[in-house]
Amino acid sequence: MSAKILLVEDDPSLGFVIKDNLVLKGYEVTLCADGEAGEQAFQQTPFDLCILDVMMPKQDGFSLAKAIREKNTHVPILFVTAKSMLEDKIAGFESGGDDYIVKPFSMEELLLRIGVFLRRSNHSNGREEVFPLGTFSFNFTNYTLHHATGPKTLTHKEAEVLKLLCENKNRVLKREEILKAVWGDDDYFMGRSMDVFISKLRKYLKEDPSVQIVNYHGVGFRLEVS
Amino acid sequence: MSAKILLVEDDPSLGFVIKDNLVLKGYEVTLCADGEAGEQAFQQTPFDLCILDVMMPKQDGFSLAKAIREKNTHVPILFVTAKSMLEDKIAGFESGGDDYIVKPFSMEELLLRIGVFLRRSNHSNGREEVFPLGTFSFNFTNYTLHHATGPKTLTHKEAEVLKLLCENKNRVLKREEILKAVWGDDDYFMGRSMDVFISKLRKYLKEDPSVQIVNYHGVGFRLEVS
DNA sequence: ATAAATGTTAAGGACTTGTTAATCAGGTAT
DNA sequence: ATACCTGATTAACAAGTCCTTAACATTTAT
Repeated sequence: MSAKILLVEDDPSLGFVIKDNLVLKGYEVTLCADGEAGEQAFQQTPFDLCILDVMMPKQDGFSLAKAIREKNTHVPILFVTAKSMLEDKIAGFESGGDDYIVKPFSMEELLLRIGVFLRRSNHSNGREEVFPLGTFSFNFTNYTLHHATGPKTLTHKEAEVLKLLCENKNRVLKREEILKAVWGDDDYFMGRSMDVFISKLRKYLKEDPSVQIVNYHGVGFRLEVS
Repeated sequence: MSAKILLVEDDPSLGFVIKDNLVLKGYEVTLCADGEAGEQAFQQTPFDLCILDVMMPKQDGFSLAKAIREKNTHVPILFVTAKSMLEDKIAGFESGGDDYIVKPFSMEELLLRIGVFLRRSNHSNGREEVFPLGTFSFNFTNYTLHHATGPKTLTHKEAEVLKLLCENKNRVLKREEILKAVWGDDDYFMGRSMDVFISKLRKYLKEDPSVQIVNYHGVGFRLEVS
């Protein structure tokens, strides 16, 4: 059972070199020449790892990473950056990417990182993210909220918001914090959208009154579990 | 609510540089020169994050990590390794949310990883701001005033004012000081508004006569706790 | 005694939040 | 292409919260 790797690299010669090497090591590799193609490929097949060049025409590695994250919060992403790009490293991390490798790199180094990554992700795939929540149990890995009355599958955003609340149980989360973490930005309409999501989550959680999402007027929300 | 970081680094100059930088960023840092000292420090205080040099005399970073894990399964550990160290080996040691950073690294890079880590680690060790207040206990972090007769949730402004008073317990705060700090400006009506808040706070605190907000005519207020 | 400062309560109104429904965007199936 | 889903956003309105302001009472300083 070889791992499937999505490789997005606009430089054809470099792309082929990498691909050949990886295939030689037994990985299944899909090579795309730009972000758009990469995004399409990702829609169609599930990959175990993505290797994205940061600087590409049409769509750069970061926006592609963002698009991928919409679909899949867990797949590890390895950014390939030019040597001088420290700010880009930062941006990469912020958008949820997992690691980066600096050009030029040796094949050996790349293989090592891939190995580390795949091992790690198998590891964490075996360990699902589950939050106990009163009489509920929230499995973030597959977006399900379990309860005696039956399970409910949440949408991507619902799950993101609930996860954030769970991670900060019994602490007030400022509106901006939630917006920054889940929406990536903070304006009036996003704020209203968030309110809609809070409303939905409350509805899902209403069976257990010991679980409450409490509003702190003008400040934010707090998930209270008594 | 700054995070506490345990830094174990045997090279004194590097240790100090890192520590200074972290302190500058608002972290509380304990620097130890070897594994033994690090282990001792960890016994005494709970830390939110550990940064361990792998290669150290007496006790290396891995054994120290093992000792730390005995005590605490969750605290994130960031290993500092030399470039030559095989990433395989590190990966093998990784448990849970650990990570590594390769020497030499930029401060920026380190700060970035720390940020990612602390955010990921639940904030569960995030310090809450709690003020003892006679038989009351005021938790500014969630705006609650606790008492034997039950908790009371304060509004944002009420909490701001009470916090300021607590921070200046048994000191006279000039009216302008409070207005400047909480309202950002000082005019007649804001002053009157403040008086309303003082009145409210007194009402909330009336169960314990040993806690008094005393007016100094023409000057300001003083929170007295006897 | 008078003016100024403070205490207290309550009403007004700006603003925030709750909730439902309509709309929009994008992917899928026909 | 077309209709159809699904999920996020926006709109619209209801409800709620909290700060301010007003009004009046009380205290303090001169």
